[in-house]
Amino acid sequence: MTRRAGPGTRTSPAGSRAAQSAIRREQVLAAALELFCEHGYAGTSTRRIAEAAGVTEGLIFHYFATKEALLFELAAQRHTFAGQVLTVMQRAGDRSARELLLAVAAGLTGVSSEEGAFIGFMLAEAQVNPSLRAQVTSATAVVLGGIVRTLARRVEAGELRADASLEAAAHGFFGGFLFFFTQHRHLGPAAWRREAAAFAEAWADQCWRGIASPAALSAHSTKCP
Amino acid sequence: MTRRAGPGTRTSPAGSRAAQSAIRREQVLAAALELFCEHGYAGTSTRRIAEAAGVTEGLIFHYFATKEALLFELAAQRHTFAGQVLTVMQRAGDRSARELLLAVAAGLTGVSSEEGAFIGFMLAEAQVNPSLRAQVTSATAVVLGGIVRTLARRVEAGELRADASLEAAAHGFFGGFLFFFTQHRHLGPAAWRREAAAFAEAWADQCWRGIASPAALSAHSTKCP
Amino acid sequence: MTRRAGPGTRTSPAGSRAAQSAIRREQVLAAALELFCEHGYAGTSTRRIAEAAGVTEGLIFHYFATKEALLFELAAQRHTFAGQVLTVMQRAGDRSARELLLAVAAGLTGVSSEEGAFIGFMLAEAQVNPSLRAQVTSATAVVLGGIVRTLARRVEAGELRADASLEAAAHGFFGGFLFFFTQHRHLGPAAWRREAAAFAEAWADQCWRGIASPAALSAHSTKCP
Amino acid sequence: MTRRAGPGTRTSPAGSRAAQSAIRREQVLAAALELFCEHGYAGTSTRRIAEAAGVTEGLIFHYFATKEALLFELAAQRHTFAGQVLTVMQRAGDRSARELLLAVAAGLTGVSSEEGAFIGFMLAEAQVNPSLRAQVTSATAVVLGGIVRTLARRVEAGELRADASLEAAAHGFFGGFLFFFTQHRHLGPAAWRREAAAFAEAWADQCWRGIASPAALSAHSTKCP
DNA sequence: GATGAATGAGCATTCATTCAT
DNA sequence: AATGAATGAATGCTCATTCAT
Repeated sequence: MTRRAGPGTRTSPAGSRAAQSAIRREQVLAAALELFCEHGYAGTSTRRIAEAAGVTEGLIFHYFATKEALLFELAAQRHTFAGQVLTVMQRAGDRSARELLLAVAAGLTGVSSEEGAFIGFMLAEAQVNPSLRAQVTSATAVVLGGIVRTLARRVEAGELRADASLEAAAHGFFGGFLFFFTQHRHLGPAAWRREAAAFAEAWADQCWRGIASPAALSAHSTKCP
Repeated sequence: MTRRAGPGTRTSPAGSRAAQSAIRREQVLAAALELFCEHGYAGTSTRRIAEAAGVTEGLIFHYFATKEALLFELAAQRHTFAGQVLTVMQRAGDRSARELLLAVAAGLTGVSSEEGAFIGFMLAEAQVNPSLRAQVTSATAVVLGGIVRTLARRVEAGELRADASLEAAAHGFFGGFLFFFTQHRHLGPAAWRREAAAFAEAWADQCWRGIASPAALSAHSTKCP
Repeated sequence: MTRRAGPGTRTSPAGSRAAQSAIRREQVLAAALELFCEHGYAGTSTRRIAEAAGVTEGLIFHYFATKEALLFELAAQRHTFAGQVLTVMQRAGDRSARELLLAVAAGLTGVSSEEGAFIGFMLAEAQVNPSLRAQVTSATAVVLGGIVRTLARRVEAGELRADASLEAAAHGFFGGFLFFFTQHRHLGPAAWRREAAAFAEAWADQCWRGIASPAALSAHSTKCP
Repeated sequence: MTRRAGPGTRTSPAGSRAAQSAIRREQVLAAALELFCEHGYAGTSTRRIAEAAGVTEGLIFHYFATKEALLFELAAQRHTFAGQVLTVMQRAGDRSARELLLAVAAGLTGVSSEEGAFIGFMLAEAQVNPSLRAQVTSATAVVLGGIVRTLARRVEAGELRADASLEAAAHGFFGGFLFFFTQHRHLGPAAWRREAAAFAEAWADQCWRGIASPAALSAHSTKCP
């Protein structure tokens, strides 16, 4: 029986007891993240998490009150996807909607396939766990609301049609990415990056065309013949 | 001793033992469907299914070899969503892509929120269950492939741009609906119908504009000022 | 690993499947009773009960929803002690209080030391388990109330003093037996019977003298010089 | 390095580290006492004791080798009840048995309901824990023996009947109080004091009458008509 | 003296599944 | 066809205890 990361095993400089324990905690979270994504929440036992993290089961409950607390901490901690979108939105300034959507899409390309898998997992779990659903729904609302509000400013600028449903656009734009992620989450990193980049650009372009005003459309097509 | 539902077997009246048992079987499937959608596959015990179906637990295993067999049968049996899409596609004839997308969208509106919940469940479960994933992936591929092929014919007809990525379009179009479904699955029937109809129409319109040729676009706008 | 009482092992005439299962259920209860008395409720694991009953742990939960349900069923089922007292009381008729207390005492002598141990266990557990306490308290109230009411009739008959606290008498009479039981529960059957009989008679006599009227006392002493 | 509380050690002021640690130790004992009484020994985790005492779990094991050691120390330390009885007995002198029993009863009235709860707990726990049982049994034997021996002297004085079983009397007298305590341990302090005083007096009186000689009885009744 | 990370055995309970009836 | 007794492995979680710091 191999002892892994037992206390006192490491006298390395970086490792005060407190630091060591923080690392262990993180290892548990990381292991849980990976296993949850692969087998789902209910399909992952705390036993397996402990094994994967090289830790005893009891220690998991030393750090986290319940298995669900582990899930919630993961949900609260990992926001890369929504964060990407919001960051891009906040830096919007007076850029065109087209540039914005492309920027968001490009940002999402940077997201790894693991991140995609995590989003797929969260969305799936949210369907089944009411308190997680609340968390996910509100996060989604923030992102969609952000997109809608930013696009609304571009309607006034004449770039987008006044009669387009921006809610539908935001919903569909986002949903398209989400579906893409869940469908391609099992790709390797290289293939993922390639496919994701291609899809992201084409999809951002189409969504923009879907809501662009005739004037903006023709202006765009003369620039890119 | 294998029981076969051969033609001669059904001379007995409708209330016969055979018919009774078929009904029971169906009740089990229905109960499983509902519980799976609400609590997920792993979150639903065979005991709860039995209770909900008004049947003993043992009987479930008389009808289905394993709990997973129940899941697979559900996956194979209930295809309303994908079926809707395919049916519309097959009847496409020479209708315009715009009409087609709107028809698909309208078809999806007719789908109940329960159906939407079922799709959400299947997609979620597929992330976790490899054999289900295969089934779902191939079903999705058929639907998306059908959309792409049908749209491709309309490129030749000049209605759609030749440089548009139809794969991205199909993916996004479909994904938009899926995301909408998972986000609104907890709505009551009336609200669902209203919201779904509004979204479906707007979304079909936008997706069409995203890939329409300039000629088709201007032709459309002169018709609907 | 010796198979004990497995299904199908017994083709004995008395043993239909239903009867067999009732027996098994009873075995579980009996094992639980014994272990609870020896190690307390919290100190007895369902594992040990299963082993002692020659049954798998799962089966216990097939019969009883929870470990606590086992406890409650035991509490509801085994009432020999209180039952003895009440039966004697109900048959009271117009017997003297002295005869009554002696009859109660004699009845309690018939109670085995196991029964005494069970009472000790219940009283102990009731201190710690609120719902069990409610049950025990109400059972005790019934018994004490019965004693008080029966004695009250003998006050009117002049056998007992009008100024004696019958509540205190009933409480103390009963409590004396209870304490005796808990103190002697580890005796063997023979020694138990001897000690119990001696104590019961002496104690009933003293309690009677404690509340008897002077007239009854002198009448008694002339009869038994 | 063994720390000894030798006389020279205590020259430090009252707030010294040593004093501090003694206080902490006492807090742990107090917390354990209260929790044990409420939830039983097995039903109280060291974690809860630590929380209630405002101390880390580890510290408990710094002071006490095991959880059981905590229990034993409590058993050895708190003897108010038995102490009361013995003190009264030792000061007996040539007082009458009647006065003695009333004094004992009065002494027990002074005992708080917490003390009553503690006795109930100890008696309950003794049924389950052999080494505690030994301790409790011998303590009980001392008290009961003390009562018996004191009463025996009053038999010679003619106050008590020669043919009365003093063992049964002592047992029952004590048991009556014990049962009263366990039945009323959940009363508030005021109600407790009232109820306890009433019961104690009535019970002591009855027990005395149960074993008093005819002469003493009539002498008593002429004094208190 | 005091902390709290860490352990490993144990807990009550749930589960899908089998099988005799 | 249908029951429900029975299994045995697994589950999330708690426990008393140890020990390096």
